[in-house]
Amino acid sequence: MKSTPIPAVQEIIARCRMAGLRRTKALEQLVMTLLEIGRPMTLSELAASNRLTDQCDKATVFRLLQRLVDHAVVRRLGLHERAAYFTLLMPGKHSDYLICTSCGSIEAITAACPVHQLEEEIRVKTGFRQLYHELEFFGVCPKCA
Amino acid sequence: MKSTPIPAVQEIIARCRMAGLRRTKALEQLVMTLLEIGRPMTLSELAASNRLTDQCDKATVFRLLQRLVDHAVVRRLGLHERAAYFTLLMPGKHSDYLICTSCGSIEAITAACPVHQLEEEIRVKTGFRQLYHELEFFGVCPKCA
DNA sequence: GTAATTGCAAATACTTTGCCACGTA
DNA sequence: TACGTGGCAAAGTATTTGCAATTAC
Repeated sequence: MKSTPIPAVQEIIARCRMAGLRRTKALEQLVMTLLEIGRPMTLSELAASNRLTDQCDKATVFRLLQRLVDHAVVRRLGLHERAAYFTLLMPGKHSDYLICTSCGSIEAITAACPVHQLEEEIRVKTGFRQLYHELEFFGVCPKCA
Repeated sequence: MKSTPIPAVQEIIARCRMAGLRRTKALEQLVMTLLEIGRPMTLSELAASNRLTDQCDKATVFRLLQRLVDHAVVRRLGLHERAAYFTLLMPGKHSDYLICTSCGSIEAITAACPVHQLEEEIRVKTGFRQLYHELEFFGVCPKCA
């Protein structure tokens, strides 16, 4: 599941470059971190990660994430915590999440997402553009129960 | 769709009373407001609503919502904005939402939710307790496009 | 060289708590 | 009366912006 991250990093950065972003240290480190950890992360987590600490300011990470969201390289998720979560947007991949309301653990769900048909219906019926969805399951995990 | 709210208000307050809450002005006004508006609202919206303005402090609304969430009368939703949203939890009813990322409008989706089977599978496979889900569709509404 | 990007510091936004007064049961 | 609840003010946490310095192209 966890293939060598380097090619993926290069591919994502290539997408950024085509979107007009510059190849900066912060960009590389941010993408590597998100790929390596493999789950949505908060701004604080990202800025505090050992790759980024002392390498760039939280404001920098914030603005970088903002640009990446604008260019659909990253998606901002709600996930219920007070802080927003960010995850890499991989073309053709979609994740739903299972979240423990007690310990806050976040797990991506691999099962096929049953929502695509409804999403298509909504697209047609409502005329919404750039439609996507977020599906989260909340509950108390076995450890916490 | 919008039946006389009074009976529903009484019913919800009865549930609160059974949970040990006192029947206060703030509780009544809060429940009436949420019922009347009929969509998730933020703490600020609630505290600023004409029913509650000058009637009680934002901190009061905050703590009241907290109690209502604890007693499963209200649910706190993410919905992607910086502020949390709150909605009445009606037994047997479930809503998914369609949200415009441009103007922020929120609309409940009436179509049957296609997620229940997956939810059941997850409950069995993972052993999570008190499982529920949140499904949101995001996009740009026709007005904003 | 030029425009994008960064760091630092300060400003916002929203939430949460302390403490004492008040009202419901 | 007693304990849940309310108001006010202050603190906490997360986000967002201004501006001058720096860096990628």
